[in-house]
Amino acid sequence: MSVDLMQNEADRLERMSGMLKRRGVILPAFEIHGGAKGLYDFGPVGGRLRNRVNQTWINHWLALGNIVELSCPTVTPYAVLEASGHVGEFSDFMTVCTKCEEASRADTLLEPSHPNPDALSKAELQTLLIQINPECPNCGEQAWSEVTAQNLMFNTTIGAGSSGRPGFLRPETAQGMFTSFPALLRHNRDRLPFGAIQVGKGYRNEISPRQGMIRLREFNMAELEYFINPYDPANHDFSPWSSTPFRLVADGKEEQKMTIQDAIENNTVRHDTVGYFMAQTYDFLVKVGIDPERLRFRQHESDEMAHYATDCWDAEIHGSYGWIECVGIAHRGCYDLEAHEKATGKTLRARREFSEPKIVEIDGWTMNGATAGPAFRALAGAVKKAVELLPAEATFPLMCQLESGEEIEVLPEHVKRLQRTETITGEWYIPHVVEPAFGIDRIIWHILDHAYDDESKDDDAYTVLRLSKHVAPVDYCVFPLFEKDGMGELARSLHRSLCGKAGVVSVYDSSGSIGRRYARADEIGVPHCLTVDHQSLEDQTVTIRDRDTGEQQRVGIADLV
RNA sequence: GCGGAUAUGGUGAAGUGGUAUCAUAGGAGGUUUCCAACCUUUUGUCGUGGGUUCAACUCCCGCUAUCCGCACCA
Repeated sequence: MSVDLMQNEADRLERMSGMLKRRGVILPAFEIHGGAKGLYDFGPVGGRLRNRVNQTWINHWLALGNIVELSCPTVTPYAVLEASGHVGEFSDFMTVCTKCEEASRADTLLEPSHPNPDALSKAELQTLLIQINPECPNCGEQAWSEVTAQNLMFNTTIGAGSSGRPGFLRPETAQGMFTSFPALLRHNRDRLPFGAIQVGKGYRNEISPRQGMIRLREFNMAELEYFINPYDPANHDFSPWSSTPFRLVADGKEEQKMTIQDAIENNTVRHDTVGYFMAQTYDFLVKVGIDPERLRFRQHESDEMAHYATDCWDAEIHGSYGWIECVGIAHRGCYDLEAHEKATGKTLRARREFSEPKIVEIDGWTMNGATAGPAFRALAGAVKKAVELLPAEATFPLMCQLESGEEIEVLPEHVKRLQRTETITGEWYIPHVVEPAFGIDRIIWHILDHAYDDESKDDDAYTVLRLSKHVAPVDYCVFPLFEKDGMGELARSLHRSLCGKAGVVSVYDSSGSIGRRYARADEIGVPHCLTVDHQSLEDQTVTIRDRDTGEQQRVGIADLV
């Protein structure tokens, strides 16, 4: 890109940020107190926009038919996030150069000298740091402070005083959905696949939030956890996208264009549910106004993929900050449910029936509790275990070796022959999870970026926000041509009727020339303006103006309300 | 977290050691009116705390925030 173009782009970004602030779309939070880094307000226009994006997202996934919506707490006990791996993953062990005071990650410093320093504990890192004493990447000195843990999650205490338990503000919404798995399974009457969605706030105490809304300390996210049976074929219908070329950047390769079906068949996308959600994500993003020409999917390279994931694709959107990851679609395998199972001892499994029952012949020995119990007392349990391992042809008395290595004599009266046929019709398994996770703030930023147009209308600057009608914060502006002869009254009553309709937002505006009012409406992307004029008083019709074409038609008031 | 730059009406900008200018937007009143028209009027303790000074928006220091590098993060 030439220097001129970059300057144009920067100027446009500045004009756009100014407009977003002036019109109450996005503005720095707590500004009268000096502001707070990484925190933003959605203003009177933006709040509505955010809500419509969220609602469109919810509706998009509910349309799949097997999705339920949850709302889990943002305050989360320590144990939950410890089980999920966040306490470990979101902690960085930092050390500071005592000469130049540059902070570095201890594991990064030790990377040249250790195969996997990421996996080391704080104490191990400390020992190794002293042993190796690497050079400071900033000043070259070899003098490090003590290693300290820096956690990217917000700490808090749940409860007061001595009964308070440590907790965090959640760094993602997913864990609440995993810990609710038993309720979800019951709700879905034990049948997979099904999904749970949640939109809400997440918190990460980023060291350095940057680039406007791209990295925030409190952010809006929307996640779907889709639970599948890994033994079942998915049978997704890809026909709606049979002629849609997706821009795909596969693991370290150049960008290619292909249909999602082809990508799955040639194993570029390794799992068909991941591919299906990529296609659904594409539809959603286009619906809310993302330019499909500036949307691509990039596969995580094997070394950047989270350790549990088997395939992961990011939807990246191109805007003023370049290509930005806005959605992550990860196949998480059974990692999360298994982790919570291990930590709690609770079963987080679904049942699958075998296509053919397995017949198992049991022929062997077991302990006769009535005689062996008193004989072996404390050892009885170990004896039972050992006896059940013996083959059917064993004869007693027998010197039997216990697990502990101890030998003990087992007499015939201590044992019973066990012979039966068992039919096993199925098994309990840990469902796999495919998770599309959406960064709503980043998506909203790009919706605005793609919709913002201030270079139209002759040579004069004129701003139009070409928002999709699904997300436009205001549906109608109602204008009286004059505020006299009863036009004002008629316009107000039309405005109130529109506001009374479910889900419709109307704004009444009577100040300034009609052109100025159209301009104000265009700037925040109102799709339609309704103008009450002299003719309206006679025949109860108004003009309806289209934002993007400027064309007007007459419609009856009765048809609008 | 480190380095550099910046902070003036709602927005975008001038400017000066003696409480401030322009454009644009907003409110009120009026003329006019279907694509940012006109007139009158109004809207600011110049980011914040401290210092220097008779006097600080202006000079100096701290803080906070914003932007750009580096680092960090997804």
